[in-house]
Amino acid sequence: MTNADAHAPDLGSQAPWRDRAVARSLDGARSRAEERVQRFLDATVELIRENDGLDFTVQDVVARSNQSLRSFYQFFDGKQHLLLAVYEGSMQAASVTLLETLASETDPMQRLRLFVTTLYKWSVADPIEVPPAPHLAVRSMADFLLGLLATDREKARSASAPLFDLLLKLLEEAKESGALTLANPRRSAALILQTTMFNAYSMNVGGDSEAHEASAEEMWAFIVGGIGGRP
Amino acid sequence: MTNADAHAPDLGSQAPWRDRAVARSLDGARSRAEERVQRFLDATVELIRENDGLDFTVQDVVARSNQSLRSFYQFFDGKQHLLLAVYEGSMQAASVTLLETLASETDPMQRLRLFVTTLYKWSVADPIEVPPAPHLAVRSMADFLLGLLATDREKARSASAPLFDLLLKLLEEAKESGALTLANPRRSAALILQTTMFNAYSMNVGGDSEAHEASAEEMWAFIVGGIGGRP
DNA sequence: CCGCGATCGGAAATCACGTTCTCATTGTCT
DNA sequence: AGACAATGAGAACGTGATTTCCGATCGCGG
Repeated sequence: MTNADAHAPDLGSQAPWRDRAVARSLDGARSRAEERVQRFLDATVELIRENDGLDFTVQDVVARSNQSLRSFYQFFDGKQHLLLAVYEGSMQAASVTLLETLASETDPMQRLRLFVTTLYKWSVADPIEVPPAPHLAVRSMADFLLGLLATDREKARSASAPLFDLLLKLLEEAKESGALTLANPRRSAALILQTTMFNAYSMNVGGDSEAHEASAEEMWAFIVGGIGGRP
Repeated sequence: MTNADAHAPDLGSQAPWRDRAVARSLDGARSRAEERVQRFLDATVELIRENDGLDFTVQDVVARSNQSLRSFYQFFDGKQHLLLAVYEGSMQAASVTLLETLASETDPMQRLRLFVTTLYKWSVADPIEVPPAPHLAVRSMADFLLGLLATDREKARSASAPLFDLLLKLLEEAKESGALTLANPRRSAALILQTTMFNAYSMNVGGDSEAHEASAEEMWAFIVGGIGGRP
């Protein structure tokens, strides 16, 4: 496998990663297998947090989870699959937490705003600063996501689906409430999601670093304007 | 160097890549050295176009330019430096070409619009479709840029400076003409640049692929709104 | 034209990973 | 207990980046 291919592996079927990985085990041993898969995932999340990035080897994951390389490749088709699994898990967890956070708001536009600013903060912050969740991998996985986007949009999409669907729901609520006029909610959702996550990743391709750390509010202001809301 | 480090190398001094690379040669041999460095760069651009990505090895570059590995490492600190050099060159070339393109417009807002839509197209298009320039690497280098952003914002910034400065100038023209009210032009420029380039890279973290290929005009509409212009 | 030191091409040697494979051990189920 | 699946340990492999080695060249003062 070439270095480039590392970003473009065959990630297998569309089925949720957990099923995919566990299905390899016989039925009776299923729970045991699930636990082992989970250990790999937990170890990976720990490593991502510690290094604040994907700078760890498969060996590290194996060692950290007290299992063997052999087992690793029995449950995952490779490092890319592991990362995809972690990413999917992060998106899933993020959407759940986000949904809870949103419960405190009733105004459609405010809910939308809360979604954007919260996601933005999660995407910018150091994992350590936002303890309450496994979705913290969001930021650290930006380049993994970009690679996935480049080689397999379909998977990138389905993995991000939880967040996308939530955002879409918020946009449609806002639209129905009359606060927003959207020609194509889905397209807007995609635009918002990517803009928020990638800009958060590093709001500074130009300019001096401190002065250009756009705050979550600024990001929101940019987005409301972009989708035709009132600034 | 680990695989991870490949994304986080020490890219050396801030001086322009050409000087950096050539400085290693003795003074009298300078022109000869410049020519050889250029051959490496040209070969790299060719390879990027052919593969539409960074899927080539240092060996490929060496072979293509009819030089030796030894020479390569004499002129560049590594593959990352080579890519940085190519990226810088692309941004430089892109800003020059863009400036020429802009000459056909006089209205500040239209010039801004032309900047965004053109950059967007360059960022989305297949290199082959847009023959007239070396800046075509823009899109193919998205993940390199992201990696650079992660490990060395300063370099990512200086490398993108040509485009950033041009955009900043356009924003300030628009502001002075009264077509726009910007609290912080620099921040807006950074936001626009990143939004345009990354969203172009793949406008579809959610939704079906065909329906979600946002056009350059849609991107522009989103951005004008975002910075408070009239949609 | 000669000879020396800076350079250079060619290719083997290193290294760090991801991925695969072998073999002996441990468990599980009956 | 016996048969077999699931493992752990770690060697083995393949690909690429980066280094190192060695003999061939090149440029130039004498």
